[in-house]
This record gives sequence, structure tokens and C-alpha cells, in this order.
Amino acid sequence: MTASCPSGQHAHHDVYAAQCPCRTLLDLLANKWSALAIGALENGPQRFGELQRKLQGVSPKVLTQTLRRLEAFGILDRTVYPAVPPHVEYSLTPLGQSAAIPLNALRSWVEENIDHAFPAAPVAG
Amino acid sequence: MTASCPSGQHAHHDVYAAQCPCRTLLDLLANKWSALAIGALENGPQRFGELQRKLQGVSPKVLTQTLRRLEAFGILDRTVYPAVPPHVEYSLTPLGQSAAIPLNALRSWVEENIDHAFPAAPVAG
DNA sequence: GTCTATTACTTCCCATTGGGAAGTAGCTTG
DNA sequence: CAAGCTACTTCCCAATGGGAAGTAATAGAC
Repeated sequence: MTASCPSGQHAHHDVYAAQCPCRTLLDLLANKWSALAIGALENGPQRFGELQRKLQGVSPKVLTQTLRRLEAFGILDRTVYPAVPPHVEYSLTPLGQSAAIPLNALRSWVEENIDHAFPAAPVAG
Repeated sequence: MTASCPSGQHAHHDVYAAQCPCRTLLDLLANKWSALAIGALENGPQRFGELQRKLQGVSPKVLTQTLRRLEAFGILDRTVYPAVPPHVEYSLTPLGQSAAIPLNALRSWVEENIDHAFPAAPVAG
């Protein structure tokens, strides 16, 4: 079952093919901030500021970029409530919710296995 | 009980904490080429050239970088067979094999859901 | 003995991206 | 009328990504 994406319209897709749109989506999701943002949004809609505090160390610029990219691919929705101090909420679309599953698995794996990776824990030992 | 990684020795790790070594590992794995390389190596040890052909579009420089980083974290092993034309094999460590599981899930998700994502609407930078 | 092929990389150099600091907009409170 | 709030931009620089081409060592062809 070989599959080169560009040739067939509904051929099964292959992330290993350079021209497959899968690549773009993989590149979007296989990203530190994307994985973190999607995970944070599983607890329901969140505002920009909340996300920024959760994703410790992210700058507003990079958060905006990440969020807008995810929005462009239909992973999340951006809702603006016209209000005096701006009020914007981000929430996962159904697609985003299903993407959260493998992403959760990845984040959990990292937390559970960091002790087994080499240049890790600066913790005293 | 919240967990900031640097404080406790065996405190549960948190990828959301900026200082947690988890971040580094997440950044390593949440990467296009890493995810692809680890997936490719599930079929057993592979040589550099084989990997380069599988990961369509990767340049030797970037492949080397990716592979060396994964090796440094104990995700994979690099074995050199002293031979006339160089012969180097890469293989997953047990840690790498367990990392392959969530990474497979992510790659599969991408291939199965690309049709539901809005393809490549360019996001202004 | 020189030429060519093979394999697994480096090195160079440039374009894109990541990232911090600070500025912006609009209204509301003191 | 300056300060503050929220959600961003903009500026600027450093790190990373990525392609093209070069390198090393030797076997085999000619």
C-alpha cells in the first residue's frame, strides 16, 4: 500500500511523502507550543491571558502565532466578545478535541519518561 | 498539588513548567523530523541513506542533527560498522520504542484527519 | 596509477522562525 | 487627564531550518 499524496485525491495520505499536505499538519501539531496550547484548551475555552499564564514562558507574539495557525487549520475557534477591555476566547473545535488525544499521550509520555532520558533532570542525584 | 519541576526531586513533572526538563524533551519529540524518524525506525535498524529516502525531503544536515539529538537523549542508538564505504545503523532504544507509541498515534491522526483540516490557508506573519 | 562510485556525513551560507521588550487601541476608573 | 486593563502588534536580534556542495576512505573499473 504505497501512497503518494499528490497523485490521488482520496488516496490514503502519507506523512512520509514530502508533498503531502499531511506534512504541513504534522509540522503544525508536532510543535512544543501547539501541543501545550491544545492540551490547555481541553479544560474548556480559555482567554489569551489564561493561556499565556498556563504555557509558562511563552511570549505574546509566539502565542498569537501559534493560536492563529491552529485556528487557520480548524483545530480551534477564536471568539471575540466586544467588550471594554478586550475579551477573546479560544476553544477546541471537534477536530481539535480529537487531536488532543494523541497530543495528550505524547505529553504524558514525556512527563513519565523524562527520568529515563539522558541530559535530563538537573535534580540532585 | 501543583508541581514545579525544579523544586522537588521526584515531584511529578510538568511540561507546562518553563524550567522543567520535560520541556526540552517535548521540544525534541514534538518535531516533524523526530516524529518521522522514530516512526521509520520501528521497522528495525536502518542506515542513514535508508532513513534519508524514507523521510522524503530531508537534507543530510538536518537528518544528522535530528538523529544526533535523539541519540543524545537515549531515544536511539548509533552503531558504526567499520567498513570501506561507511556503514552506520540507527536503531530505537527501549525508551525510543516506547516513545514511538504516542508518536505513531499522532502521525496516524494526521493522516486520518487531514481531510477535515483546512489545507494551508496561509497565516500572515 | 588514475578515475569513479559509494556512504555518511560536514561546511557554508542564507532565509525563515523563535523570542524578548516595548508599543498600541479603546474605554473605564480615580 | 493620567493609569490601568486586555489582547495583541511591532521592532529587532539570535537561533534554527534548510539547500548546495565539499570531504574522507577505499574498492573496483579502465
